[in-house]
Amino acid sequence: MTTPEPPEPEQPSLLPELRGAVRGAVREARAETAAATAKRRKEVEPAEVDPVAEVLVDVPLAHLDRPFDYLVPAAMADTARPGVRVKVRFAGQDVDGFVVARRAASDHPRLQPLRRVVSAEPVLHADVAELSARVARRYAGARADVLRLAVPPRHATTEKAAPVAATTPPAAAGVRAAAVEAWGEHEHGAAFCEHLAGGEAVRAVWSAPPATDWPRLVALAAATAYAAGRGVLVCVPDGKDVDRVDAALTAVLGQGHHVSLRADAGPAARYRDFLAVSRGARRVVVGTRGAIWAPVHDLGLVVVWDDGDDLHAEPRAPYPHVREVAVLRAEQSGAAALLGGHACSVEARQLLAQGWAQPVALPRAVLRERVRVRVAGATDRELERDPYARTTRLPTAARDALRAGLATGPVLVQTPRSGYAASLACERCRTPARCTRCTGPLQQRAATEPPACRWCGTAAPQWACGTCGHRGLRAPVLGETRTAEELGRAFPAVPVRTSAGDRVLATVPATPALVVATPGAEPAAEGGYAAVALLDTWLALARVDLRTGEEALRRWMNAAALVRPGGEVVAVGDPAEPVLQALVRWDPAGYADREAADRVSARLPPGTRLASVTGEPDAVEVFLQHLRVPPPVEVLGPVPVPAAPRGGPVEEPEVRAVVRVPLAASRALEDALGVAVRERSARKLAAVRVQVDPPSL
DNA sequence: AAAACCATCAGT
DNA sequence: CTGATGGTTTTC
Repeated sequence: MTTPEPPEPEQPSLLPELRGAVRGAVREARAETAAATAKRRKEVEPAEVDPVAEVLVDVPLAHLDRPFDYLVPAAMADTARPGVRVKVRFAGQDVDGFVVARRAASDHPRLQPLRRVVSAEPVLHADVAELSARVARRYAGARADVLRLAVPPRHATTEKAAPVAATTPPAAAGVRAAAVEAWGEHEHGAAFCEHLAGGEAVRAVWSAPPATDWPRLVALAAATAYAAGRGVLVCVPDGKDVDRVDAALTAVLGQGHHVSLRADAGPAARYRDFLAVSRGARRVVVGTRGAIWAPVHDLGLVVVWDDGDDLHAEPRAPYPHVREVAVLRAEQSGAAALLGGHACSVEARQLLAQGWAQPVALPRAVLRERVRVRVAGATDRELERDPYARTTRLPTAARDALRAGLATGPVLVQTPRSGYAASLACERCRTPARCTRCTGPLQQRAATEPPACRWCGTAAPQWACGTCGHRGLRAPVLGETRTAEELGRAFPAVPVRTSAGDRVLATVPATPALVVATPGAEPAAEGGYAAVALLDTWLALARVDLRTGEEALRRWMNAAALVRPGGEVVAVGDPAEPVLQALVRWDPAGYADREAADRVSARLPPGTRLASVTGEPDAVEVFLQHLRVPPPVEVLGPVPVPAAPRGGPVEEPEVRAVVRVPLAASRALEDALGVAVRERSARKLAAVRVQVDPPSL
């Protein structure tokens, strides 16, 4: 630290003088001593130009969620530019922060000096800073939390390494022609590309047809905006999709024009790519959900692929959804937007209904030729009654489709669960088999292993039914391993490959093979699959959740879309099931519309804005008392939340309340939540978890 | 977690 | 009225 201060000669002589002064002198005396302190601090000479820095400090407290002014020492005059990381003294401790602006003066009387400019690299760009404020507001969260999602941790070595050289966009005319051609079979597809080429902020919801090279279409749209001199951001759900779009971008643009941002890359690679974008050396970005924050220069197009995938929902506070961030970002930046997917989320449909975006889709007649979907149903009574028979016995129609497909190429079999026997039940009385130690569900991992508990792992080779005493087990739910095993027996001499969980295949060759995969892990086949079978569709619909139907349709369509043009898709299930009917008609929009209508009548999002408040009973009650939302507002609950099956210390029982308003009043709800959250934080009241538009309830 | 602030009060 | 005290609010 600094050497001890020399004794101040001013103070002792100053005080008697003041004692004789007018009333209220105390205040002035304080002001004087403060001035003296400031004078002492003034040993750090302030910068000549704009000596005040506005700093966002990294503290998670909601009521401190605003910029604070600091004095810029002369030594930091050039480095403490907007966007750089700094260390500042805040409430007696050193905290991290970002400079967001420089100013000539401050309203605040006494300023602390910046302690240190961590790095002169501006990493928080003005538009991302602004976006972080909007997202924090939208989700009633702390801006510091949002910034942690938006700006990757610094990697000093990478920062000092040689910068990535900038590249120039390709000639506009060629790219534009290729894009218009490729998008031409979509209604409004060519027009969309023309708008992109003209640098306009056109917005589309794209129903991507099956048997389509969607990564190529995305890459061409991206290239069009890029060639028009703008930056592009593409967000996809997982690494497999990043690879596919990455390859398509390389094919369209060549090497070195874009970067891929992915969560599983190491910190160094991640920061290197971030810097390439931040410095403007790369202006086309594809990545998983974190990429939505990439500081792309002069952003002209934001693409979100398969926005219904729950991987787009950030699991860290304040739980922003990529689609919502993309909408806010496109609006803020005046960028074009493209929300695409084989299925259609209710939210995307709503953006169309509101006129925020325009539809881009294949004409129905063309679509019908692209794919043929059939339901192979419960033809005999046994199949209808017994789910086990449904899974073990492939209906004849499905078996025939697979056999026909295998004659010409690979076939895809989607099965909803991973593992071998994902759940077990008593053979005689059908009671689900449970662990005798912790009551967890039993499962079987492989043909040669005894059943074991899915929670605690205890093996149960001597299991006996607790209800009827019977010792036999049956498997009402089969995993992809067992399915692969059985299909291998049904189609001997055909290679069987599986893709699930942590062993996901990216692609398979065009040669005949049975490819068994769980939802989301389906590999793409070269040239497309000859046939696709969707097994156990009843299982995906058995979940009790708001989005069950929407999610099932999305998963089936994503698998079915991997078929080759004119290929065959067979779904095993009940032909009367509305979700399967939507699949047969390939009508994701119609299904989403019906779903949206249901949600409106049930007053659920996206027809309403809804927030859940979770915490200990007292805390939730106090929070709700402080929450001033103008009517019409409904408060549901609080109701007890089932305790998560977590080990460790005994947790207090939590409750959850739901607050909802009509969509038109969502701003009022956001404001009220913000006020209540800040008040709670300022008064150090017990914590509650506020989640705006939670993905499920 | 530390500093600043502010109301209160015993001692003039 | 002053300075001392202790709890509360603010945090630049």
